[in-house]
Amino acid sequence: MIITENRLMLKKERQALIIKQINLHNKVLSSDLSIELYVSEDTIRRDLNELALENKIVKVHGGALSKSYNFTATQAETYAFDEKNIIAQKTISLIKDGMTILCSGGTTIRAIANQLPDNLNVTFFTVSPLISLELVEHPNTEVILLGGKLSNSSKISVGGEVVSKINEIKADLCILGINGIDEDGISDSDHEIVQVKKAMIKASKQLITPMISEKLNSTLRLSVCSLEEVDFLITELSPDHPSLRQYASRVRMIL
Amino acid sequence: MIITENRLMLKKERQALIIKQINLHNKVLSSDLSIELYVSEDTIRRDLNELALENKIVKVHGGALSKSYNFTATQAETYAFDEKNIIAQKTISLIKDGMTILCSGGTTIRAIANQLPDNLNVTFFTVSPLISLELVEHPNTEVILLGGKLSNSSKISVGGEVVSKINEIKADLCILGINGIDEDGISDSDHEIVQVKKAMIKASKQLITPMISEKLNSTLRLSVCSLEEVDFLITELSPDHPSLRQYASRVRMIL
DNA sequence: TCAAAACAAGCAAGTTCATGCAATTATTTA
DNA sequence: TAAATAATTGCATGAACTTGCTTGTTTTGA
Repeated sequence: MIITENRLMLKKERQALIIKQINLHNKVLSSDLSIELYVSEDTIRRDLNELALENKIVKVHGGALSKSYNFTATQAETYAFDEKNIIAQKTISLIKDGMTILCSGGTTIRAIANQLPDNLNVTFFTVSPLISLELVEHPNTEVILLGGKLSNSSKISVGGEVVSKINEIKADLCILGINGIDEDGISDSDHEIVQVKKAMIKASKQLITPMISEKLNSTLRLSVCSLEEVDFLITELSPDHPSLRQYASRVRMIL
Repeated sequence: MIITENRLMLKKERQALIIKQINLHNKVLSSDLSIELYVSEDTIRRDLNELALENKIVKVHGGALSKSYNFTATQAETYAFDEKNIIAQKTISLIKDGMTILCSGGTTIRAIANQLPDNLNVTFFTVSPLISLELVEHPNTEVILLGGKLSNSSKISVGGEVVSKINEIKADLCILGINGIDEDGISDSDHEIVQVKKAMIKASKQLITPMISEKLNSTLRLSVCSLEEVDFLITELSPDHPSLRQYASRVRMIL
């Protein structure tokens, strides 16, 4: 019986080799590693699971991929699809013929734009090219695109010109996608975006903030507005859901 | 013994390659992928369905399309795809680092925006939200979206404000999608769009008109500019192609 | 309208996986 | 050092996943 050196390999050592293989080839198969490293596939699988738990690799059926192989960016779009449709329906119920509406970007707002009934006769102002394209598909809506420097991260127009343009508008509703909300109000992480959002709120009679419930109680660095400024807080949850209790007395209405 | 690497491909890996193919060509056929990836068409179909469910691609009969094709008429989009890519490459060869570029909308322009090399360091002004989104994916480009009333038909910003905004710009290149060209020059059918295009031409040092050759010798009601104003006429054809002969002496250069 | 292509659904074979368990190996403690 | 404890590993089991094939239906384009 021949006992190879590899038999004496330590677990950590083996995992380091696996990482090396993944960095080299961008992928590994459990079956290959099992042969190369003289251990059972079970052991390899356990290794891969551990490494995936440490966020060092991406485990997939049959092996693992390098993290860079991951393309989660677009996945955000699908994320919470059903919830966003519930939110969209609630929001749409607030929109009446003849209104002028200011709206931001984001996947939740996009779901709203997408599901808008075709017979609605409204004027939309938006800083998001993506939302503008979604809105313009509806025959009876007028869409005014607010131009400016396009933010790489958020894909909306930002900058002084947008803000001053928004200041000239008098809108009935502001439909604002949000990233963080807690007892201190709505918050966001990007300064330029905050400037735009503040201007949008100021330019509108009523503020609607549709959001996925998981955004509740999350705080970001920069404040956008207080809870008292929110007229309609919309989530996919029932208005009397416990998670919403703390907001009930602060915002005008929860839908 | 010809066992290709592909035989041992992981499902996720295969799906990543499919996405890559779609991003590259904007469309894929199940039958092609089946051959390229050494799996049955059923498997490809299942992959495409999964990816479509995740909203990463748009599944169509026979294959799949890039996601962003959602917005406009998909038939027109795929139309003459290869030709448009040839045109895109020719146009891109004229773009140099540091340039300021004004560009319109249209599927040909979109092919250009899509294929732009990532290392180009240029500033784009555009009236098309769709093009702006395509451009902003390139890390080294600055994108300024020109806002205004969004035209239902052409999906670009139109109106007095856009025109006066364009008048403030000094651009090196104007990349103009066109709908009609004959001996009398470039023409278009929509008055508002003509206003915008005229302003774009005036604001730029050089005018590039990329077009599918089938647009040659078609006339629309409204004149945009004369042939003499065109610096580069770009088609998918070789510059000495007979169809282009009548234009050779009128425009500055044919590519 | 009709034939070819694409499709969905279900099935079966072959993998891959998670789990519990036992055997082995490493580490700690007395 | 020896015993106790902990960690690691391989194996067995049944479940879950993946894939190609078959069948019958739908879509497409001539």
